[in-house]
Formats: sequence, C-alpha cells, structure tokens
Amino acid sequence: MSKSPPIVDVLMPVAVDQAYSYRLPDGLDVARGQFVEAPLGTRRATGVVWSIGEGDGANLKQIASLRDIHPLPAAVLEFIDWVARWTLAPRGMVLRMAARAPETATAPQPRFLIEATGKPPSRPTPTRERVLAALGERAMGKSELAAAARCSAGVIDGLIADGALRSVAAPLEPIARPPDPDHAPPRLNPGQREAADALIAAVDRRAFSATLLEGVTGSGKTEVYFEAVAAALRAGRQALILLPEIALTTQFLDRFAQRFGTRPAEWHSSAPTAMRGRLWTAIANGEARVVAGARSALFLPFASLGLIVVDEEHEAAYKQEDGVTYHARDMAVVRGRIENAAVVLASATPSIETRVNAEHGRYAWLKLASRFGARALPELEAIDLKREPPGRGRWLSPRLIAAIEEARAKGEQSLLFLNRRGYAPLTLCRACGHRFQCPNCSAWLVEHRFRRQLVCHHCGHVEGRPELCPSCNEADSLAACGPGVERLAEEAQLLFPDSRPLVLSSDTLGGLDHLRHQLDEAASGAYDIVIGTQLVAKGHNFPLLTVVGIVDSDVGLANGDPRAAERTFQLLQQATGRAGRGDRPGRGLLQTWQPEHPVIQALLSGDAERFYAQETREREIAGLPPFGRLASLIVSGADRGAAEAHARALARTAFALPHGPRWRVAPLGGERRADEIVLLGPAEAPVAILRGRHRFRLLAKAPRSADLQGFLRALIAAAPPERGGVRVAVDIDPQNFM
DNA sequence: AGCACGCCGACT
DNA sequence: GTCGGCGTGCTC
Repeated sequence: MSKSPPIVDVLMPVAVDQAYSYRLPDGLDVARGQFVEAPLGTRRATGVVWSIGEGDGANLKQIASLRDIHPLPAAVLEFIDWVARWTLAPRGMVLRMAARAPETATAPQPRFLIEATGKPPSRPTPTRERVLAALGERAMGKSELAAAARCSAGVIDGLIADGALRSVAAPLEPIARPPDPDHAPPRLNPGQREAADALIAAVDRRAFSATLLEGVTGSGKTEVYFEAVAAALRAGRQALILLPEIALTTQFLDRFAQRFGTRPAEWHSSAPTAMRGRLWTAIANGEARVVAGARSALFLPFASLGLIVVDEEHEAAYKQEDGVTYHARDMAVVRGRIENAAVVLASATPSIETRVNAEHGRYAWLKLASRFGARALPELEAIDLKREPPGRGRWLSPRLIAAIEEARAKGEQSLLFLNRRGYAPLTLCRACGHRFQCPNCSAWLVEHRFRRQLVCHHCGHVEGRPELCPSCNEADSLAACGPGVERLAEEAQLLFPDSRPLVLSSDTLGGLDHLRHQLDEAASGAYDIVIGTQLVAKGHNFPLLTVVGIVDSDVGLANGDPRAAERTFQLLQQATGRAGRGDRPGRGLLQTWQPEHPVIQALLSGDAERFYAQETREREIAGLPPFGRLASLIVSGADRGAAEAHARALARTAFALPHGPRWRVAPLGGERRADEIVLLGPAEAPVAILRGRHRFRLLAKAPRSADLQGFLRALIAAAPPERGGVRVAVDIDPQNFM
C-alpha cells in the first residue's frame, strides 16, 4: 500500500491569512517551520511550512526548493498564529515580521586581511619596503596598512600582484560572546535581594509566570532583573530584554557588560542585514544567549527562551502603530506563556493595566522601596505660571532661571524638559492671520530654525520658511508661536551667554550613534544645560544633574485622551527622577498653568498611590481598559465623502448584525446590558487628515467577557467591500487618541 | 505585499 | 495610433 504524497501548507509573507498548499517533489523532505521557496503568482517567494498533510496534490504547484535558513521553532509558529488572531492582521503579515531578517540576509562578507608571503618583492622600492616593514608578521586590513605605511592602496595591490603579499579571509568574529552569570555578582540590599530571589525562583520553575517589578528611579530594578538573566543563563536558557525604542543606550549595554563581562547581543532594525542574518541564526541555534532589543525582537526564533524582561513596560513606544498594530508588552506575556518562560515587567511608573493585573493577582508584584544608596528623591515644586510668568516671548519663569543659575554656580547640570521638537509648533502671519498648515495632514507645520524649514511631524512634509507671507505677501510678518526645544536653547543662550546648552531630540541630525554619543557626553557633564524631548526622560543617568525644569507640565492634560493623565504622570515622574542621582540632592520645578490639577498634585505630594487609585477608579467607572477593552476602526480614503460613507455603512452593518456566540452589540439608545459591545461613531479621527487621506473612526468598547475580535471579524465580513480607495484599519487596544 | 490586468488621458 | 496612470483582484 503506497502512501499518498505529502501536501505541504506554506504560509507566505504576504497580506493573506491562509497558508497555501503545495506538492512536495520527490526527494525533498520538510518539517514544520522549514523555509521553502515556492511559486506565488508570477513570481517565487520564500514561505514557511505551517503544516504537512496527505492527499491528492495533482492540481497543486510544487515547492521549488528548501532554503538554507534555520527553521522557525514551533513556539514562533504558535506565536504568529496567536498575534494574527489577536490583532486581526493577516497571518502572512505577522510572518513577515518574523521572517524578514533571515530571508533578506546576505551572506556575511568576510574581512580580508593582508599578510606577507615571505617572498621578497621582485622590484623593491622605498615605498614597498615601508609597507613590508609596517606589516611585519601581522595581518591587517588593506586601508589600515596603507595608512600605516603612508602610501596608497595601489602599492599594496602591486605587491599582491607581485606575490610578496597575499590577501586572506579573516575568520568571522563570533556574533555574540556568552555572558558570564558569575562575572561580577552585585551587592544587593535586602529589598533587592528578596526581589531578585523571587525572580530567580520564577525562572527556575521553567513555567510561565508574569511579574511586575516596580521601583522608583534609582531603586536598582536593573540589577535585580539582571539576576533573573543570570538564572536563565545558569539554567542553559536564553533571555530577551525588551527596551523602548531608543533606549539601547551605551549606558545600558555597558552596565550589562559590567555585570556579565560582555555586552548582550543587540537586535536593531538599523543593523546591517548581514549582521542581522548572522545574529538571527545565532539566536535560533542558541549561540546568542541574551538579546536586548526593541519590540521587533519579540519575533526572534529563540531556541530555549527562559526569560523575557520588558523594561519601562509603561512606555508608549511598545505599541506598534502601523502595519500590524500590536502591543509588545502584552505580546511579551503571550510569548512567555507559549515558551513556558518567566516574564518580568519593570517600571518606576507602571501602566494602569499592569498595576491592575498585579492588584488582582494575575501578575506577581515585587516592589523595590528605597532609592539605591539611600539618595533622596528630588524636591518638587510647582511654578504657577499665572503668578510667576516668564517675560514676553520667553518660556522660562524667573524661579526656574534662578535655579539653573544656582546649579551652574556649583558646577552642576540642569535639564529642561519639553516634549516638543523643533523651534516653534506654529507659525502665523501677524498681518493676515495665515497659519502654516500641512497640505497632507490636519496639523500645523513645526518650524525647525536650524534647518530653516517648516516640517510636518505626522507625514514628514517639508517646505522652506518663506520671507513673505504666502497669503498676503506682507514682509516680516511671520511670527513663531509657542516654544520647541530649539527655541529654549536660544533662550538659554541669551540668559546664560557663557553656557553650553545641548539640544537632544529624536530628530537630531547624525542618527542614532550620534545621539548615543551626545547622551554619553551630556552624562559626563560636557554640557551644563541639557534641553530635551521625552527621550531624555528614558533611563539615562546624569550624575551631575541637580535641577530638572518641566517647561510645560500641562501638555496632554487638557484634551480628550483617556490616557493623557497617566502618560503625563509617568513622563513627569521619570523626568524629575533624573535629578540628583549622584550624591547631590535634586530639585524638580514644574511650570504649570493649573497647579491644582490632580496629576500635578499627585506628583508634588509624592503620593503615587493616590494618583493611581483615583485614575484606576475613573477607568473602572468608564469601563475603559483594563476593566473593558477597546478597539478602533480607522476608515481612511483620499475622498472624504467615500471614507465617511463607508464608515457609516460599517456602523449600520454592526447594528444589524445578529449576535455571535460570545458577543452582542448594544442597540442605539434604550437599555444597555453589561455584556454588550458599545459601538461609537463614526466621528472624524483625532488626526482628521493624515498623509492626504481623510480619516473617520469607529470605537468599539467591550466588556472583558465579550469576544471583541469575534465581533470585529463578523463586522468586517458582513460589511460592504472596501472600494474607491477606502481602507479600514483595525487597532486593538488603541493607545493614541490624538 | 507584489504583480498583472484593465480601462481612461496626453504624446513620440 | 500607443505609453502609462493607478484602481481592482489574485496569489496554492
């Protein structure tokens, strides 16, 4: 009895949810997770074997070949399925995130080194002698050698052609050195020891667990979770440390190196593709033991993952907003469950979601009380801008200026924090009132004076700043309204002519390396006034810093964003936490128009519990996360009418939908049951026009018991097809309401 | 996401 | 008469 030929289901990295079936040619053998090349339409594509079955595959196309890529572990396949079901993204697009690095990786190019053959050159010249002398018995790079011998590369090429030198491929450097858990064990205080032991026990259990590790800035969270990393290493398992976007600072990497003797492998989307390919493989075969990376590292093919740390778990940067929208913190917990790994969520200011999970016992909760080295928290004071206003066209109040002056006199640093890039967030004409607006988005253009440009921070649209008003042709009538970090630097320079202000923001020219370098320089005290956007609030230590000025504490308090208060609280807490981390006490000054606001009051009182309790209660009453669940449907289109019409059609469809097994839609008006999904809208999305597309938003608010995804799937299936350039994007757990 | 097919405007 | 714009639909 002959067996039926195998039929292989292959998931392709395209915007399709289903895997495609192919016939397996004789002589090929595949397993789940194997990367294969197969015909797809008119082209060939690399996909991943999702399942293997049997049957008559006569009318199917054939797998073309196997690819020499380490297979995806079963846990990653399961994770991809899970993320796709949760986010409603096509599985193929989720696979794409996991498979792009190895698929596009180029073979690593070995470095070629020059060495002497021992054969003397047939025609010795002074320059040639110099090259041979500089080289000696060693092997070195060509350009390095040319520089050492003060000659051009041509001379070396000549010697190679002559047979006196030869070029040899240097063995590849190991991609990741193994960290040593016993390299430099830390001295922990009793509180840290207790927390570390709890985390070590969680890792050693080799079962899923989730733990909130909460501790104020400087309480030594990192040292504590490093012990969990050490436990994973000792158990022969791997560890993943997720960090918010830009926070892969040299400071963090060096701290890791001090503890473990070597830096962790860094997973970075901007790393060269060959390097990424090698690291991907090293992670898959278990050679790379500890990986630090941004949210995309969550999709790496760990061979044996024992620990996931999500550092600064409250950070908004963990939410991916375009393409597959997912929250890396929540997906980290899912991955941990699949891998039977311990998950540690670390933060000084945890998200409400995580705190409630800890309060309800879904997560374990470790609190680090004292600030490391018994340093005091900074002394906080509010500056009421109604009573102590800055000068006309200025943004720093007299009390803040005096504090900076005082710090400078003592050779200490000040940090001015303002979450606005550029020079001014709005430019208008004093003569006719014309305001510069982005042609593609409903947003003001932000002036960047150093670059002499007006920039849209939503779509990247750039235009030159004109001399005349484009609307009324008046000269010298354009006025910059409001401050950005560049403008603060200008003011600081005016106030303190002999100072060295440094502006740090994510659009600083020169890229990530330059930014890291500037952060390091700032930390070493090379600048006496540091002016920055939120990236300076993220986990960088400034030992000489004693004064932190929050230029506008009110940003984000006044709008309709349900998370605004929480985010502002976290940001201000973190920014003021930068002060006084050395052996000097710090001082935090909060400029505000509403000193009586609960967020400001909670900050000043140092009573975070009070803030959390109040905010949690408000969420519970409103049925907002984590007490209920949210999803938004963004309907966008170049044609405003078409987009709005489709959004309305979606709403009508939803209300006409018969209820599903685990969900029902609340009818418009009338009685509302506690287990019903409430659909709001459509309304213009907070950013009504983005990249030239009009946007409308529907918001679905569901009780925890309801199957929100099931409802959304049914809705999209029943809705009229998307045509006329109209698109619907689903965002589960939206974070951004602006 | 690619890529082809299709149906409408301005050009060698 | 064709080149090419991008809207629509399909990929085992």
